Amino acid sequence: MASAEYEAYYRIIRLIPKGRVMTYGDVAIAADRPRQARRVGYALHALRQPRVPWWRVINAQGTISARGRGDHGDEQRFRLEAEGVEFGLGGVVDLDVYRFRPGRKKGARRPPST
DNA sequence: AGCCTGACTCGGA
DNA sequence: CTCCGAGCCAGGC
Repeated sequence: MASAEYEAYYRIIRLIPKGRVMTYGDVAIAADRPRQARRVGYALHALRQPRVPWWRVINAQGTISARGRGDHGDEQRFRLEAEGVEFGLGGVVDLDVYRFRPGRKKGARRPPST
């Protein structure tokens, strides 16, 4: 397996509830590895465990990061929309609404229903 | 050992 | 809004 470091990131990602998202930087911080956002992306790049909801991890801009090689971005967006996450123009997610913060009862406001 | 790369982020121009 | 530079650090060659 990649390493205990990657496991730490996966562990955090598995805590993200359905219909919520976390940024790479947030995952890094939650995994006690501040400023390791890039490692998080790399860990997901090498991800082989299907139990990790990788699609709930997006970048700090609220958009889906492209992989450079045949982007599965469409699948990621589809999965998130299926969980109730709304995308604005340009495929931007409102982080103030959907961002999940471990250890916090409610890190987000109520999702829009209109 | 060194050099380059990357599902990132932030601040400044 | 866009573009640019720097910080970060494990992995591959």
